[in-house]
Amino acid sequence: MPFKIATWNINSVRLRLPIVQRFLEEHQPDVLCLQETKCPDDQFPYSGFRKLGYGHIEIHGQKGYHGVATISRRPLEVVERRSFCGLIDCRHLSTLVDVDGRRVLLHNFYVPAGGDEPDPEINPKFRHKLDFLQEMREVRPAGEANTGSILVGDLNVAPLETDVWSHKQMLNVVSHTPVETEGLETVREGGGWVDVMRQHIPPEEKLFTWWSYRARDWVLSNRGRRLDHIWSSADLASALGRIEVLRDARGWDRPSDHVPVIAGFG
DNA sequence: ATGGTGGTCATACCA
Repeated sequence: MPFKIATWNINSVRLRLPIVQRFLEEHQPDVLCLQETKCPDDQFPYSGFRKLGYGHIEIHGQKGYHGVATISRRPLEVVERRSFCGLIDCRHLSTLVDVDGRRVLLHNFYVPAGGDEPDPEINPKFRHKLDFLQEMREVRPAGEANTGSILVGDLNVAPLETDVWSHKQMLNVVSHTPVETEGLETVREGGGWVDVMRQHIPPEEKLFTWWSYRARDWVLSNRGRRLDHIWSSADLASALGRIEVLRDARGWDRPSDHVPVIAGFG
């Protein structure tokens, strides 16, 4: 410690490489967890990260869809590339990083978006999302006393009323339906995970990490959602220094629809 | 109720 970790759904790592590099240069996290890399493993742009000092890169990617990557200045060890719901989708990667003698287990997640119709009976993508959240309950902080745990990623659920622009108007919209918000809270509470973004920023305050590409003017309408999350084990949560949601990145050149979230521990 | 934009990969599919 100190240890700085960031998470960002970048919606194509190859197309977005210039702004990811800009982010790394300006914010210098120890570890960056990416989601929606949309990149086969043999085409991952390793050198673009290595030349910035991020020489430790572990990936779990596939052609066209999904894909996660964990990019680090400190040595990393892969723990697991886990498949969920019996599918080959690349949506998870866990790694172990040594932070000045203390071990930190990092889970990098990309939870299914769930399609448009919030009814598992008629929408298989929503069924898949609910099943995925159910299976995620098995993911808990490491049991060892000398190992802290962090879970980050695009969880595609905005759990609190203030995590969406309008709770009332979003109640039947995928990402904020009760079955999803309760499902995600069960995962978090069951594991004893702490929502460190909300530990730092009071739940009364609106907080978004994603703004749709489809808005005419995302700043003016500000119809955002908090879909990206950083959770930690209780021991690490007590060492939380700061949280930053890099809203500015939504206005960068050829942006992702998600912005980076950074947590500093220790 | 509809379509709005942006990604992959070359056609629809996904977000």
